[in-house]
Amino acid sequence: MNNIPKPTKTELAILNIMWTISPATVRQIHEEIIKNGKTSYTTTLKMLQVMHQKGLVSRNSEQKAHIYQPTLTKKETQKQMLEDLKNRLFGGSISSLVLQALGTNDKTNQSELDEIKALLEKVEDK
Amino acid sequence: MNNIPKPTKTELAILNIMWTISPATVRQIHEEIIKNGKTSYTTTLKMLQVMHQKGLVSRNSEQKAHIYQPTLTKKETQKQMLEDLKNRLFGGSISSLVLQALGTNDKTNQSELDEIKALLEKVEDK
DNA sequence: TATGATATACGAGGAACTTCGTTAAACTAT
DNA sequence: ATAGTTTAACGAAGTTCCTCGTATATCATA
Repeated sequence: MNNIPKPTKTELAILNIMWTISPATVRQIHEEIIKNGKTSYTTTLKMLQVMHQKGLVSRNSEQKAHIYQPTLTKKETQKQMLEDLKNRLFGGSISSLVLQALGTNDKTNQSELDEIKALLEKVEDK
Repeated sequence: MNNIPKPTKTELAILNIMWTISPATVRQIHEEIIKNGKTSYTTTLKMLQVMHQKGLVSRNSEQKAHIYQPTLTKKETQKQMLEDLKNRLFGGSISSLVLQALGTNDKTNQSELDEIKALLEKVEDK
């Protein structure tokens, strides 16, 4: 199969780091990870090996220290996980999700609101 | 601790059913579950027992057949899980999440868009 | 070449999740 | 009362997830 699974909680934390510093070695990724909490180097290594096995990351093993990189962009993953949440908790309705998200929130700033409004216009034009 | 954990994938599927038919017995919930796929009655029972233990559902055991009910409303759970996704994948920014959600989507209908716009106005007034 | 440093690979263990079979209790109807 | 049905309780097994220790390979350098 060639389907990339949804990342788990820990995998997502690692992907978040990789989206900022990859391509990177295990060592580099691990240095970032231990900035918030202890983990063994081999734990990070194992996670990346499993993620590679699952297709979540690709790697270049020409050098001794392999170079890892996420398979999907952050945006693609956001899309995938929003889609998943939409289907599992919002009856497949994106607008229902958006309404809930906006209603929930108290401190969205004006420029962000403007962005949303602009995008709404664009969506409406179709 | 009195904190209700995030429901797992299977737990969420059960909650979705309960939000439509609860309060309900295990039997009633199980009848709904087996409409899409096989599961043993005792599996459903065990899931509900575990969910009760976690605080995800409450129950009334006065009768032989206990009556179960979700602890949180669907809306509260949606809020909680959006919050979680926001923090884990959107850097804590709701507007970033909303933008991604709207941008991703191709077939939001007009009345839904109107709802979103109305809510935007309301949010803006604060 | 030998020593130390750094890397990968691998497997084992514990925790959480899911499934189901077995047992016992409570209820129903003959 | 007894037999059959329905229910709850419980534990065990299989799976995935996460963590880490040990073994092994590669590289630099004294």
